[in-house]
Amino acid sequence: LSSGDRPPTIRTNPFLAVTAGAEVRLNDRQRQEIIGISTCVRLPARMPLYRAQSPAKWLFINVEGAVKTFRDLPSGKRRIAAFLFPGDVFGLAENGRYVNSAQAITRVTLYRVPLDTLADLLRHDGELQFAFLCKAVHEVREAQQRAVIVSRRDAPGRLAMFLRALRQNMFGDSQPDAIPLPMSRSDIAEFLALSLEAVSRATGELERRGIVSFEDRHVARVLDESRLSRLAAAL
Amino acid sequence: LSSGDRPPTIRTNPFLAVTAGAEVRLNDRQRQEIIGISTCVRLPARMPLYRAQSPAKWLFINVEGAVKTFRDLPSGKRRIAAFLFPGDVFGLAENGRYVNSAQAITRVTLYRVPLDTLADLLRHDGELQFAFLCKAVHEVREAQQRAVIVSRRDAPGRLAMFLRALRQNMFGDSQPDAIPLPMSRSDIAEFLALSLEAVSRATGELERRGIVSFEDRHVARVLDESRLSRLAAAL
DNA sequence: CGTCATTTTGAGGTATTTCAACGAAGGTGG
DNA sequence: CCACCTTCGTTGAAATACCTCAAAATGACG
Repeated sequence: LSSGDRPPTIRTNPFLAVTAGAEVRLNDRQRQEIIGISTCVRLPARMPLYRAQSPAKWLFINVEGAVKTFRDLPSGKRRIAAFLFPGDVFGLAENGRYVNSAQAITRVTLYRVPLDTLADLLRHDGELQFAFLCKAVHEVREAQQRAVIVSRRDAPGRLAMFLRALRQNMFGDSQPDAIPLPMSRSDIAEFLALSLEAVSRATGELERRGIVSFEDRHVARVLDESRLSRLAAAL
Repeated sequence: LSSGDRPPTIRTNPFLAVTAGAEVRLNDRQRQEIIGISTCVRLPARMPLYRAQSPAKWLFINVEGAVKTFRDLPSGKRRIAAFLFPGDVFGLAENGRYVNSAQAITRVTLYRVPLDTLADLLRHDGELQFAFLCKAVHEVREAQQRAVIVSRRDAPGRLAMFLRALRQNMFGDSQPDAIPLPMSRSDIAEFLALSLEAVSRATGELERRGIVSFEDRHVARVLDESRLSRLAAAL
């Protein structure tokens, strides 16, 4: 493992109330433990990382770039389960097999952790495991939130909620106007369970109403925060 | 704590492959640890258990009956996040506050575990914590599966997936014809993000097509397994 | 600068939502 | 045990919003 690599971190809110900062982060020792059993890999955009149902040998920690996990449905449609950014963990498995497929969206830097080795480590290091437990609970909240988003009927509303959730995910409580959108419109459609055309019309609608401007197709600039939040809350 | 109570168990599939049985269960020592810090409570149907945003003091383990967790949306609509059956854990929190509200559906028996005490216990008992980690990962899968269900457009398909998921949840791989439905039609509607009328028409449709018969409103009997699974897979 | 993938725009079909009213079920008190 | 009331569930008809199919336009990349 090259020591010049950026160390792995895990972004998550705790489920317990804490007096100090709201984020749970790994300390130096825990990072060293992870690094000690991991491989740091750098991969180009679009690189497939694993396929659903294949043996789950590794857990991944994203340190740079964007990743998507998804499921191909019997009809040929595809549903994106999550977008993963730096500090996110992925490699969701059940009975030793991956539940989703995963693919790099941009160029990414990942820590690849052998799952069985990690499991042993976690059993012996309660503090480290607690960090992963917090992250898993965090993932439950995110998945539930996504279910709420997808349950909406109107495309502009779904898109509004998506943009806000994305910003919250990437920047926490500091909420800049410009939201990077590394994924394609098709990716957004597959995440929101809309057709590509519906996403396109929804972006156009938000732009026409002066709520968001999509300068670059990969950057959304929030022009009217209050109307955006009102639209997101209109569910 | 009365010693005659049924002990707490946690139903979950592991994320690692295991040679033995597919379920992760607490051993006797772990159950005793949990019991030692818990209160066993028996509550009548419809009893509210906690409200979203209120301080999260307890984690709950369901040992008998059915519970729902839900979120009330700004519009007045309600989305049910999950139905909880014996062996399920609930009390999802973020920064010390519950994310959802919870209410008993039937008469229930619960173990009520103080969250801070539990967190200390978990930090010191890696094996016990590992069981909870497995359960949390299990919850992530369930929430993702629900997002897939809700993302469908057609009501009969959503209902078909719901029935199959419910059976899988309650009975694992032994799949009896009769699926108990302790929740009301409104609950199903709020879970599937459909209108009550749409659920009613969907049940009628499944019944008319001879796929499922709803003898009692609280029991669904699968008449044609292959057509049910084909409908569920038609996404 | 040409080619290919991605995105946008247009028109019609179909499903659910909504609104309204009816019917059934369950619980409570006399 | 029955009447009443409230909640829950069913049915019907019109409106809305997305999906699908098709084609044009834009952007990315070699």
